[in-house]
Amino acid sequence: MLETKTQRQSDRRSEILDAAERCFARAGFHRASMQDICGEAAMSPGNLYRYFPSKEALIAGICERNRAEAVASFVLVDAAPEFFEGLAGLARHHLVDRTQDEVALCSEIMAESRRHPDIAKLYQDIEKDIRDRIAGMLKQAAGRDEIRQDVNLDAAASVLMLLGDGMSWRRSVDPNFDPEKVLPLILAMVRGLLAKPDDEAPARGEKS
Amino acid sequence: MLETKTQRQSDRRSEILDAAERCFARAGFHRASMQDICGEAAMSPGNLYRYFPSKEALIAGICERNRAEAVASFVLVDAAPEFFEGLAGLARHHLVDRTQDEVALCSEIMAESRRHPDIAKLYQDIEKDIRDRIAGMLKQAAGRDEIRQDVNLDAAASVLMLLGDGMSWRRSVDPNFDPEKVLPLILAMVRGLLAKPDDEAPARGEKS
DNA sequence: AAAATGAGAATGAACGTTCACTCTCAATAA
DNA sequence: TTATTGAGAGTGAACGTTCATTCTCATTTT
Repeated sequence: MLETKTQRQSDRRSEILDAAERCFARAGFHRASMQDICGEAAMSPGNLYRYFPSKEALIAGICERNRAEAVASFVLVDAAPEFFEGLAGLARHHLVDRTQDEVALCSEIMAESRRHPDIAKLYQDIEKDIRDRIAGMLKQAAGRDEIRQDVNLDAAASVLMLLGDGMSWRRSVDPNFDPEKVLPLILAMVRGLLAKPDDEAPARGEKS
Repeated sequence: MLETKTQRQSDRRSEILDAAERCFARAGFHRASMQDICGEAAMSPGNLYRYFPSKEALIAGICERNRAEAVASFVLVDAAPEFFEGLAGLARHHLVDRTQDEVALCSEIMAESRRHPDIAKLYQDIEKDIRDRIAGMLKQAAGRDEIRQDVNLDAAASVLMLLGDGMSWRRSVDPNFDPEKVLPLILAMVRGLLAKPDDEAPARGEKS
């Protein structure tokens, strides 16, 4: 009985966040008014404010959800039998499968974090989380001897994050951008950077 | 006499744009108020509006300036004796030498173009300009037989732009990001993608 | 004197947020 | 069963503030 109540509240919060996501992706954080969000959520302002104390809290809530989802997606890597396969799966999941709205929202959060200190802290927490995952992934691959030993793992992590950001931005800014077309090139480049010299070419045979 | 007058006007406009740039880089387009800009430009609102008809016109003016500067920077490539050297110079100019504020402003324009249709058109003009330059640069290099012939130049241009955007974003979002550290990796990756198989290693001798 | 340049108060719209209130409905009292 | 109560979900007009923009008037230049 108690549980159903808090469950209902949680559902309602989630619905509101969905509506806010749609508005923010469409218009950006600043141009999306609370009235817009109320309209999208089919709810009056007064009532919405019973669930979230401020507009900023909505943004924070969305960040939190995105973070959880992003971190969860790393199982793709852990589950893959080989490093580069896992990386390709992760890249596809983040950069091709995501809807335009999801990518746009990410861009919005990045842009917003540049000025709003609270959002900045939140976003940098997410970044740190993701960077740690990537670092762990690289370390594991190095331990398994799947990538070269002489590469600076920290710089490599930066490169991977940079590639992700770059593709996200291209998607949200350039209407003609086709992730399917460039992703293979990107992956080939990364392979060139990280793969051990002898199996740099996408070898069919796995033994040598 | 007439010329000095229009010259004075033009100077004044430029000063105002400088002030606006500082404000926008600091607070973003939306949070920087016209009052802020007036303060930074040491000028009253009424007077400022004699030089620019709207806030949007300020943004457009800044875009225009950035575009001119970006396009001009491509002489670095044309002047370089060899393709990869030119590319490295360009990358350094855009991604290392630029101040934090300039990079932040670029991010701001990108984010803004996602929603403001007029800015979007302006920005996509800039993008097209830059993409054309990059495409031309690649074509020339291919003609000179400095890069592999079998690479899709269009996709390669996308990759280069994506790398630029990615580095810009990393700079403006991650305070610990050091362009000096990753740029060599990036350039090595690009070399791996574009260089002809036999001189992929950064050969010292230029003849073979 | 006429025109250009400048200042800064005024304006009105839009925004995030609040507040006084109503509606719904399950639990209790009659 | 029917009437009463009470809590919390929900409403939407109103508030104070902020903002881009305009208006009026003073000063300087030609």
